[in-house]
Amino acid sequence: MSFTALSALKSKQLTDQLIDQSVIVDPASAKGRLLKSAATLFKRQGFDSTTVRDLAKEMGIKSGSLFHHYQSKQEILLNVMHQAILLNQARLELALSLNENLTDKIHALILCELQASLLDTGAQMTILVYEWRCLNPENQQKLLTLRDNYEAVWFEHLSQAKTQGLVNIDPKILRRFLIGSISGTIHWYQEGGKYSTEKLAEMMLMMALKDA
Amino acid sequence: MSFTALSALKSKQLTDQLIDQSVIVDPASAKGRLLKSAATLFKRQGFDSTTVRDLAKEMGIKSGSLFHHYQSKQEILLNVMHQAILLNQARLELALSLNENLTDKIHALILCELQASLLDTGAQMTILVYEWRCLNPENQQKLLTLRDNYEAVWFEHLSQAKTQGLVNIDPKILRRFLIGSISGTIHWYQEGGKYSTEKLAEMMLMMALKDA
Amino acid sequence: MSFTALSALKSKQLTDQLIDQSVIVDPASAKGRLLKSAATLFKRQGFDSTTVRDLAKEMGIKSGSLFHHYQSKQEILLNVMHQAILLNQARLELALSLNENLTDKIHALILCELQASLLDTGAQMTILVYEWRCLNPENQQKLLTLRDNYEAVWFEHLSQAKTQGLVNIDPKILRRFLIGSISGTIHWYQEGGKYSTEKLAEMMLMMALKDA
Amino acid sequence: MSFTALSALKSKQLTDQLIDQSVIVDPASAKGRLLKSAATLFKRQGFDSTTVRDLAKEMGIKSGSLFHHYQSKQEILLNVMHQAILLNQARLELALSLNENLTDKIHALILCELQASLLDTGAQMTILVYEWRCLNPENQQKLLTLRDNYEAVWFEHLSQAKTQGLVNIDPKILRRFLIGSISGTIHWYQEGGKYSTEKLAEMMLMMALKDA
DNA sequence: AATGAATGAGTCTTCATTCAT
DNA sequence: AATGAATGAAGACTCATTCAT
Repeated sequence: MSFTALSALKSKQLTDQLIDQSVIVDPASAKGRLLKSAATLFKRQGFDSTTVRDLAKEMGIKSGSLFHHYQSKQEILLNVMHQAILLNQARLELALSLNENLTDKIHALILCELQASLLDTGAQMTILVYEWRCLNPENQQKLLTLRDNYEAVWFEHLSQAKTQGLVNIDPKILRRFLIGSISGTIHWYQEGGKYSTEKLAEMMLMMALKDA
Repeated sequence: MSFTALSALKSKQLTDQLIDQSVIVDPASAKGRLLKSAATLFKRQGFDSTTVRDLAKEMGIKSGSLFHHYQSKQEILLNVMHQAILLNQARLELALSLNENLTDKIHALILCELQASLLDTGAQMTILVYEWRCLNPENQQKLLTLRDNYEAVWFEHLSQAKTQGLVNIDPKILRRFLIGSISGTIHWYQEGGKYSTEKLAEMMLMMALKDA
Repeated sequence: MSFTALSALKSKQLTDQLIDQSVIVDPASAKGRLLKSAATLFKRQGFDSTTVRDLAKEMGIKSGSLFHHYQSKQEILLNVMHQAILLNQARLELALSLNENLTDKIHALILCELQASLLDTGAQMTILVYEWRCLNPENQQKLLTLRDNYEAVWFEHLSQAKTQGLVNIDPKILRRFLIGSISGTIHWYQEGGKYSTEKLAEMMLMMALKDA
Repeated sequence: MSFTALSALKSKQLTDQLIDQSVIVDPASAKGRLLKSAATLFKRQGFDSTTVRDLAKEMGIKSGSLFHHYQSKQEILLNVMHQAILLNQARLELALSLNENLTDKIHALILCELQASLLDTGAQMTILVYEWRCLNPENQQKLLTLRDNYEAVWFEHLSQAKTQGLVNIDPKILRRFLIGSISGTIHWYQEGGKYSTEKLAEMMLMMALKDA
């Protein structure tokens, strides 16, 4: 993947644009800051172990005040996940548009999701995996279409890779293995450690594709 | 992997032997049944969302009675994890002894852990991954040596594979990717679905090794 | 009771006159509309179950804004009750002035209070009965004189009826029975149902007086 | 009504018999005492204004312990009402069996319900009237059949009275007026005051029947 | 071993009220 | 006048744990 493509993902322009378009909640607003804090805490402690008092304290308000912004803790979770998908999908599309080669594109997919899991961006994709069962069925339904759209992008590219002989197993299963590998990183990844997210993405690409 | 090796893993002999040696708690005893029930519930609902009343009901006793067997819910979790490691390690060693070829051995490693995650054996390895943070630091320490022993086996084999050119990335990282892929299966694996645990293990082997 | 008397009770003239004299709050003003809404909600849901947000929503404003009109929810209750007594007393006096015969006068008393309980007039007398204990002692004291004046009118007429042999029990007790019967109607009266308020008043009169 | 009939209603035998038959909860048991306390508090303060802490304090336990006996405050209300109907219905049937004359029977009906409203018996019928809307729809449904049975007894007797010319208005409406009169007594009745429940019942009978 | 009752600290949530803008 | 954000005290309910029986 080119240096240009990599750095584009980090630019603030992207986020700003999404805010302008009201795709995501303005991270500077009270609601936005709450979502960011919640994402961080849910990732660190899990949804169940994060109390509304924790959330409130993180924002410097009292717990009752939270409910001025969201009707319930559950609604906060829903929004955290919603934002995560939206933000990551936007990053993904940008990344894809900046790469031509299929291998590079898959590399980009991996990197995007990895960073969305590990970096403190508010787009904590791991929450989607680990806290999914904390979402009530009604809310799960609401997110399912969005998740499906997102997964469709992965499937499309891994299928092409299969056709081209870059992949030798069922692409659906490969994707599931990769979800596990990626989300699992939060249990051991350390910022400033031996491997950067970029390096990890590269290694994961090597595992996923036959001759990467 | 040979048919003999596969079926040996399923034999009851192994478990019986471990009980005789008092390595693991007799699954027929009250304590043993509790551990099994707990493993099932912790896997299904998570540790935090499993109440001590849930555990008691599963055993057909009242919640207060649980504390005659274990001093706290935390202690139950500790023992569930402990048993999981012990049981799985024993299965692992048996599996390794039944295979000669390095590729077969790695295949066996994967299959063992996959089954320990997906099958209702009481050796629910996924709990180690997903509920690790529910273990208090003191108890984490107690299990760490055991986990290290277990991981050493994996590292040894993946390192050999690296040397032989079967693996092209850092074995430590590969192992972590595999932990993620394996434990992630609980989110989507369905018994009686398209792929069996054996088939999944095969596919994971193909992903992990260059020419498997 | 004559047709003239009946329809006079429904005329808007009466209310207008009271507003002009500043006896009651102008129902077109913000304060007046709030009182009307509050009366409706308190009757329907009870004082405790009506939130200040409910009241605000009914008026199309935000809850904080309510406190520009009244200092507290308690004060709103006080005023709702106050208005109810004033309005009903005025209607009562009019009704009495339009009837000569004692039986007709008692009929009028009953009809007035029944309509004040059942119709959506802002003079919800039932609130006086059912929400009285929600009024703090201080405010109860404030209304007591007013209530006593109002009750004096009833007592006077029922006493006369006793003297004339139309009533055969202690007039004070009869009045209390009637309060119960009248306020109880809100639990079952349905507008447009089998019996009109006029018909119900007639039946109640028959129960109260020996040969009505 | 005869003296025998009156005193039979007060005997403890009746209650004991019901307990033996498990028709009602034993008032000496924890559950029974809770129900009694709850009935008293709900009557005095209303359901909404009675906190679970109030209930617990009345029983000398901590609030959390309440939920060992009943799953929710709502369930307590349901049971209080249920007991009230059962107890009162039993008293009613006894009273009816002890009186021959129609007038006496109606007198007995009134007295029973009046005492069930005013005396501290655990059969607080007024709660049925005043707190009915606090019962959720599901629970309302559960009690409806029971209430209907109970009301059928009243209807039967008042209808007979109508046929005999003792009553000159629709018996259904008369019953509703009487419910109001009876339940309304809690707002003003004072034990040891001028009138006893027996005296009040007599007066109410005089109001209800033409020549009582 | 087992039970049932009790505990107490904790959970999310509600709501009347305040106040700067 | 009106708003939106915030407060804090209170609400019902949960749950691991204890303990007398």
